[in-house]
Amino acid sequence: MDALRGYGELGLGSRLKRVSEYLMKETQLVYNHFNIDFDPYLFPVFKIISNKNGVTNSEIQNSLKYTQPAISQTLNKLKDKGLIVIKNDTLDKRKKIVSLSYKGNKTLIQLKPIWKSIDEVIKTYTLEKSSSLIEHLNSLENKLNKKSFSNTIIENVKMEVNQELDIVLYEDKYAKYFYDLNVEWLKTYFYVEPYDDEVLSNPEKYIISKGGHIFFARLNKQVVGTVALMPIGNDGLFELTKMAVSPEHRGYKIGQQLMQHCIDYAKSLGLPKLILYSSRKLENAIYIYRKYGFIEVPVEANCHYKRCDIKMELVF
Amino acid sequence: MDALRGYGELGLGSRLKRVSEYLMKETQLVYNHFNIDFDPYLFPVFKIISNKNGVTNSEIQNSLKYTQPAISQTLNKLKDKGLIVIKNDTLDKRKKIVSLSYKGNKTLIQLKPIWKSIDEVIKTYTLEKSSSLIEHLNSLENKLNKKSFSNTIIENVKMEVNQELDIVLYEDKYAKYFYDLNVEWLKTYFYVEPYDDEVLSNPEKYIISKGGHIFFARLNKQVVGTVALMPIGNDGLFELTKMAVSPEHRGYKIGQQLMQHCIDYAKSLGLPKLILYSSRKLENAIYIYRKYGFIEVPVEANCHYKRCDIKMELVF
DNA sequence: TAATTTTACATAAGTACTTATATAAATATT
DNA sequence: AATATTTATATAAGTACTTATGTAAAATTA
Repeated sequence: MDALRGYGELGLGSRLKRVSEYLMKETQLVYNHFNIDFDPYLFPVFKIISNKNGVTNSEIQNSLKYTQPAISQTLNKLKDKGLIVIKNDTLDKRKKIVSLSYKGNKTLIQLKPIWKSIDEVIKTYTLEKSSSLIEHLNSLENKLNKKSFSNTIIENVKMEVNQELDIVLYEDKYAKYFYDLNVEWLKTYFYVEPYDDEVLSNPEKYIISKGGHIFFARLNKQVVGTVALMPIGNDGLFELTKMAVSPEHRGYKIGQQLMQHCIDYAKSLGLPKLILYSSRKLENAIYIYRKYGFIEVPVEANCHYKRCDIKMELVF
Repeated sequence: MDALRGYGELGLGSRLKRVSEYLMKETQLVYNHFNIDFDPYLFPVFKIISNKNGVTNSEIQNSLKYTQPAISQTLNKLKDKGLIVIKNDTLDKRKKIVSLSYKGNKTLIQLKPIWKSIDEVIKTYTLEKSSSLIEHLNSLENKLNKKSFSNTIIENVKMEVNQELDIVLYEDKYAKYFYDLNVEWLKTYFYVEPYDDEVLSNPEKYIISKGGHIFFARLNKQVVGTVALMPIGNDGLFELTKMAVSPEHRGYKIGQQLMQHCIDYAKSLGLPKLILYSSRKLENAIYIYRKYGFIEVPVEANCHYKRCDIKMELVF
């Protein structure tokens, strides 16, 4: 079936290429999953730039042993993506000093947990005794065939993230995050209505003092997501609302963790049900709501928000 | 220095690619050295076609797990090089049956000793115990850095060829090869003068019966090269001439082996010296003559051949 | 000090793949 | 039998490198 494997040592070159291309393609899928605008082919150059701040084209070339045009082209791509800044050297006017941009540093932070997982997974796959290189490749390809590399990495990253994730209740110091996280996604998908700005700027007044609850998801103590349970009227009806996750941390199922936390919390309060308003535009969100048991119900005419065209409820 | 190596398991993908590309590039050099119009990227597809005679595009695709357009494009290249023939299937008109052409089979014969060497060398490099894939790659790259892969293979092939090469004296059954081998190179570099045709067609009359000697280099009993020692006048002067090696077997230093054999033979006969006529056009040949001790001397006006513009002699 | 060589980087074109798409023939479904 | 789907192959365009080549600045040599 697999002719290349049958060629043994003779086909080593083609074989190595195949494994390499598979790993590259799968790593691209991982970056895509976590919404990181990055590319596995950029990795070697990007990593060098992130290691020693301020390197030149030729220094990178010497470290990597690629050709010089390859480095130039990669630097162009990194520049196009806004990940690096290039300054002219004042002493030697031929040289150009490359370093990470602000966006580059932010991307690096996003990449690090993925790189850590890749390193770990490859190690568990390849740190084993074997009596030939081909035997090692066979073993590696067998493992990669069993379960796709991208899925393995994605799960591994999420697991690690979960271990470092906690969900905490509202405190004054988090008010800023509550506003920023919500405004960010409103700006992306709709626009900030006056009522939004009023509520988001005064969570204490509009939510907490009325008996509502706000939760924050923290990754390594850093706030990355939020959600609120807001009382509607005085008959114990609560709305699940103001859910937002920072763009850099989407793909880690942090939203789902917040959702589960709200449901558990509502149950512990003895609430009979939860309702929420959303927009059909947000297909992924609706999918998650259904997954957690929310069922579509008719939406009232006099809704707070123009963007809402769907109402759902979860009855306990 | 080598950043990629420093990245360990994380950089495995880029690492595999680098090793693969090095092996491919070096293998191309080997094919070039032996004047074989072939390409390492064609190898997987070409090998499948040579294994089972009559395959289709999609059969190759299934065996190799490349994409279908990759196979189509490779088949086009193989067709352009004249290495394969493509017939339409009579039963299923969508299918095209691919098999080796006459030239493809000839090329396969040339490729086989090289493939054998590649397999052997890679085996000696990689059949060793190690506790991780990266460790194996390090070990392989160390060996490849010490001595270029292409040179290792070229030497290995030549060594193997030498073991299967013998040099024999003229027999009637070889007369045809004497003519064919010489005419082939004459046609390539010059043209066949009437005197050439006369001598080459009658080696018995013009060389053997006059006390001359003709040698044949045989690879696995198959004639691949020839050379003659032809007496000039009656004072024991001999001319080294009619040297030719088949185009498929150039690059194996068969010419040099014939040369050494002639010199040894001349010495054993107690000859005082050897002379030869050549053309400055044949730079590689002149280089070899000098390497074996021949020194340039003035060329006479009344030479047998128009193409000769240099005379050399080796005094024992 | 002037001329030459080397160094640092950029750009153009080629290659061996990829993905996306098209077309014709065979097969399956209705 | 007509229609839809699948299969076999081809073609076009994109990508991540390569080799070949160009240009300006620095370093070396005359």
